[in-house]
This record gives sequence, C-alpha cells and structure tokens, in this order.
Amino acid sequence: MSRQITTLGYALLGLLHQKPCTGYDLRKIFAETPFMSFSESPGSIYPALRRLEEKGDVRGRIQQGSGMRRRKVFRITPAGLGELKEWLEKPVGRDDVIRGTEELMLRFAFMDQILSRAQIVGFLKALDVEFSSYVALLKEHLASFPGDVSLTGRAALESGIESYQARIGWTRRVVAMLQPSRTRGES
Amino acid sequence: MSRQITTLGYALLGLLHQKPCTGYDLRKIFAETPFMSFSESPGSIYPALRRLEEKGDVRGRIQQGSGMRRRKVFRITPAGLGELKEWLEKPVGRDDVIRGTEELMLRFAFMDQILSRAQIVGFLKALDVEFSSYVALLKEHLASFPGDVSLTGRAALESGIESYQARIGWTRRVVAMLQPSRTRGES
DNA sequence: CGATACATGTAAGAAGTTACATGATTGT
DNA sequence: ACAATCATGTAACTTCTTACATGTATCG
Repeated sequence: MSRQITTLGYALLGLLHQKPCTGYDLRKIFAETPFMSFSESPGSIYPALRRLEEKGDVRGRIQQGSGMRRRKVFRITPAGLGELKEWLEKPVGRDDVIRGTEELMLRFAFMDQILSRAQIVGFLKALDVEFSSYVALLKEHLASFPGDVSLTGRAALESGIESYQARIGWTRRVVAMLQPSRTRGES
Repeated sequence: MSRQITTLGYALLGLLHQKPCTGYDLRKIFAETPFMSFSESPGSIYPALRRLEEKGDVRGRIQQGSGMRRRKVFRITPAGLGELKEWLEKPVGRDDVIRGTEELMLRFAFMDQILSRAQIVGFLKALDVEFSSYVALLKEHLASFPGDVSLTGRAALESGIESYQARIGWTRRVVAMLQPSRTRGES
C-alpha cells in the first residue's frame, strides 16, 4: 500500500516540521537556499505534497481571506512526524555512503528538535565509522589502480578520498562540540 | 530529435572509449568500483546502450564462437567520441556546481587521452573559480543563518563548505602537478 | 549434477523534468 | 496599464527501479 516516501518527500516533511508552508514557500526555499539541490519546479513539488497528503503525513488547509490570494498551507501531521523520525533514526550503512553524502547530511540537518543529543552523537559516530571504512576501500582501489591507464581517473579518485576525509574531520569536531569535554574517564 | 544523452550515457561512452565492453562488463564496473554510484541493474544499462546505439554513438557487434556464450561487444563510434568530447569541453558554470560535484569529477576522470593538458588545466582552473565563489555564497548563507533555529542545520552547512574547500585545495595541487614549475617567467 | 558466474533482455510502475496553463495581487 | 511576483496546478515525456524471464558455461 502506501508507497514509500522519496528523498524529496522527506525534505518536505523536514521543512514542514520547522514551520508550516505553502507549496510556493517550499519552492522558494529550494530556489534560494543552496542547501540541497532539489528542483524548484512546480511539477515535482505539488505532486509530492499531494502524495504526502494522501498518505496522511501532511495536511493542507486552504486560506482564503478578503484581499488575499487563495493559498494552501501545509502542516506536518503526527503520522508524518513519525515517518520523519523513523527516517532520521535509520541506521547508517555502507549503502547510504555509496549513494552520496547528500541525503545523510540532509538527515543530519533535520535532527535538531526531533532527536536527542545522544542520538545525534550516535549518528555522527556511525558516519565516522562508515566514512572511514569507505576511505579505506577507496585507498585500496587507488593502490590497485593501473597508473598508466588514466592519470585524471586516479586524480579524481584522490579527490573523492580527500572529500571524505574532510567529512570525517567534521564529524569528529561536531561530536567534540556536542559532548562537553569529559577528559577524565567516565562510565 | 536525437534526445540528449544522460549522465549514465556519458559514463558509458567514457568507459567504452577506454576499451570496448559488453553490457555485462559495464555492469560489473559499476558494481565493483566505488567510483561513481550508478546502478548496476540491467534495466538501466541495456536500455541506455540501446539508446546510444540507435543514436549512432556506439556500435555493438555480436560475438558468437564455438564454446563461447553469445555476447555483444560495444565500441564507441567517431560520432560518440565527438559527443563525449563536447561534454568534456562544456564550460563549467554555477549550475554544474549546484547539481553536485559528482558529474564534474566524472568528466574530469574521462579527460585523459581525449583533451589536451592545457584544456585539463583550464577545466581545473574553472572548477577552482566556481567552487570558490560557491563557497563564498555558502558562507554568506551561514552568516545570515538564524543561529537558534537549527544547530544541526548550521553544522551541515559548515560541512558542505569544508567539503568544497577540500576540492579547491585538490584542484590547486593537481594544477601545480600538471604545470611543471615555471617559476621564472616564461612565455 | 548443482551452484555460481556469465550474458541479455523485458514489463510495470514511480518519479522527475519541461513546458504549458491559469489567474490574482502588488508595485510602478 | 503593464510587469513582476504570488500561487497552484496539469500533461507529455523520459528515465530509472524493481522484478521477472531466459539460457549457457564453468567449477567443484
């Protein structure tokens, strides 16, 4: 039955959790913030909102005042918040890393005010583990890469490795920031 | 008419330029190398190859020997190489950066043996410019980011900035490597 | 002889892109 | 009056995903 929510759907749920919006508001967010690269096209957003509404994860109310355009303000429902939370809590696996860091960072961006600090730290630690093991894999590939075949291919792979290393450094810094220094051994 | 080639199509062209492959070979490349996250599903690759063949950008020949399975080996055609080269030479714009670095790095990976060293250096310098201006934009967004609204949202944005900064450092190093030190002024 | 790897495809469905279509309100 | 912005949607098309379908060769 209820077909699964796409990344765009979760992005909409996350934004609607922050505050109620019209479809147009959401389009503007995608158009103006460089945060995630979703399309601002009405052809993607309005159908996605309709799907979420049919599923019961958001509810839209039409506002019609005098001297005011007709607009439909969407709010997240308890069911929608449940779906969002489930998505945020999903364990981080190798697959998530391979498909790109974008969705992972989107999840992280929405965790505030939904997950506990401990859960957020747990997510970051899982990211660290997965990124690190993926970097190790990429390095293996680099080592077994035929050097003569493609110079730029090698360099591109190196760029990927460095990008993941930057993400690893970031996760550790954020964890340190979220966990107030308990330098001397605790439980 | 001839509908435009997708990213997957260009990836196939690039790989077939390196060496002729069967559809199965290409699937294995996507399955085993962590290089780009394309699906290994036959439902995407075989239709993509057929589209390229109909367009005249690749040609497949059926090999049928005794004690050998029937297989169709695809080669890139001169027309296909032309398309590939055009894609590699396309100027780098802001849009390309917003849509993600993956396609840009894929292009770079295939430039070897197709573009001149000068063109490759030009591409990297264009990347540097675009990444840098994009980082500036992201920093502006970070500055005008309501600090109380979302701690993790801010942190996610910072992660993106750092990731781009790593890419910028990489471009400069590769440029330096490709341009043998002509410290004292030359033509 | 059975499992695994080789090898190629199709079919149904979902989702996104682009373009079209409409209309109200606000600012100049 | 006109343009720009607000505001919502639909339609055609392409592509990708998932699952199904088939069959050969090799290895143990």
